[in-house]
Amino acid sequence: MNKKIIIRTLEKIALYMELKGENPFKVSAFRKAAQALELDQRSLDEIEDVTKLKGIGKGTGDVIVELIEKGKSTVLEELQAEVPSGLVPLLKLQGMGGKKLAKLYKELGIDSAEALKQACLDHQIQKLPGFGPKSEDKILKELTDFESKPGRHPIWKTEEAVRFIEDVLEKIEGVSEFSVAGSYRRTKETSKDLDFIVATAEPAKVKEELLAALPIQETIASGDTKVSVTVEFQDLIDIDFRLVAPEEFVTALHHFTGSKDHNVKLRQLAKSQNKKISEYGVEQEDGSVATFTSETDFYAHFGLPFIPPTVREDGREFDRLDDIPNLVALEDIRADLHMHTTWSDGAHSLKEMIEANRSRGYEYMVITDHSHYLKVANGLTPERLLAQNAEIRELNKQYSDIEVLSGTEMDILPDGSLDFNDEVLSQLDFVIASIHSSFQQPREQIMERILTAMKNPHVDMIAHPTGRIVGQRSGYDPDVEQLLDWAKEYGKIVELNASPYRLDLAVEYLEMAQEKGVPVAINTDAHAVNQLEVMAIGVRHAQKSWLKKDHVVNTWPLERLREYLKN
DNA sequence: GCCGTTTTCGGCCCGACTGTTTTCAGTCG
Repeated sequence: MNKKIIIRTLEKIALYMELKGENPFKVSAFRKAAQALELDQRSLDEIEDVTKLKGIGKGTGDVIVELIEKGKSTVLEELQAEVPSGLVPLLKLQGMGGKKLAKLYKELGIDSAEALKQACLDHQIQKLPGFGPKSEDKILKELTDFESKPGRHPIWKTEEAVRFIEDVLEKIEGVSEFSVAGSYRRTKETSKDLDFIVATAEPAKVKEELLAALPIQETIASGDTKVSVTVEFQDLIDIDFRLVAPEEFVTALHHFTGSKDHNVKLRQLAKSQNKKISEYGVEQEDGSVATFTSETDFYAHFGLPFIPPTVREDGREFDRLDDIPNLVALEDIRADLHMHTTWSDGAHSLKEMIEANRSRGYEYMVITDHSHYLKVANGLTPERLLAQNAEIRELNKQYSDIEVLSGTEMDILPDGSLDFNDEVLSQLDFVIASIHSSFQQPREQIMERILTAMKNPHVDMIAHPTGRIVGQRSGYDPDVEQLLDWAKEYGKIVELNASPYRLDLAVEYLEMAQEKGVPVAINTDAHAVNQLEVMAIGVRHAQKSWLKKDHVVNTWPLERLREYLKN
């Protein structure tokens, strides 16, 4: 029995229990059991007694054992006999929970989206106690939105909205401080909605100006301190604003940054210290409420070091506090190893790119334009590459504060060959190999191509190793574990491509790379000078993967990297 | 259902908002 199937079954049981109107704590016990299993790194065979795990007791333990031994769960089967499966997807409707759906099923026999819609149209819902005409309208609207609204927004889409809103808030008088919070602040790949914390002594005025400045499609909720709206950018996106008093800013920011699991853990810790955390402050034993001027102070109040938003996820961060000071940070970055110029498909010249890197304070950089196979990107022929190489060597003489290295982003062709021969490659300082074509090939063929690049002694790094676009395409589906094993064997670097479109490798694979001892480079793949800024996103993505500074090659001094590349 | 250096019962993070009520349940994050 697969561990993932067990985790999903426990979660499924929780869903059905919710629809049965079970005690919410019982429901969450099943979710916690699923999470306990998921967070344990061991395989099922390696766990001797599941009930030894915190969060798994007799009830959930029995379910797990039955699943392992018989491949089924009596508990789930009984629930499924009682609760129609058509209700499960309805839990996703905004404003609909287990209790309401249970009532609708019990009173009106509603067991599917169609039945729910019909009951609304027949005005059956408003007859029930606890429901009214507004409930009916809302459900109908939700049922329609359900199909059209995108579920989660990739980070490259939310970025635009965040910038826009930041500009708006910047201009509103009476706003003393503001920040984006939520999963965006934690640098998740995708976000369900955006959260902003706004500190102000004049909430009514600020709220009014804020709402007037946004392209609002719909107002979901509008209270004194909380405003939820659907805003029209590229897509429709839900945004929550919290208007708080200036002294509450830090605790509110922390609260709405989450994650939920992180907050629960911290609140439990606070409780053990006879303190109570809310978004307004920390209530002390004597009833007074402490507020803070920084999150660092806030954490220190509980005897904790500052925990960066990027690692506030499943609660395990509290067990890894000692690793936090070693996590890679933006100021550790000494170089960018992947960027393009007007020689191929970049927007800026060699000189402009060099100046932009200098002004970021980098100690070295690598120019890596595309190779000739990539005709749409005006890829360089061997002749042009060598000409560029010469120009870079010449330009480099002009700078004493930055070392400009000559490289390439060379295509791994569909037939598995490389776009430049060894003689050309041997003249470069840094060689990137990457796949830009024939993504649909079977995995074996993709892996063959990757292996060719791995075996070539001139290749130093594999760029965007899976070819994914966050929230849009999954890439060419390589066997990443195998890829990392090869990288280890052949001494290659794997890239963390910092472009918010890519963030490739993903978190789970970066964790795997670090475990296997495969070094990582965080690169922007910039095609214009302003794109060098995405290094910050890449570094946060790296933190999320718990990458330590020393594991990231572009935090190394150039001499150390050169030494490494020789091997 | 799970948990326990105040334990085997009584908590389980905490508060806002909505729509229904006429003081609160349900949902959400």
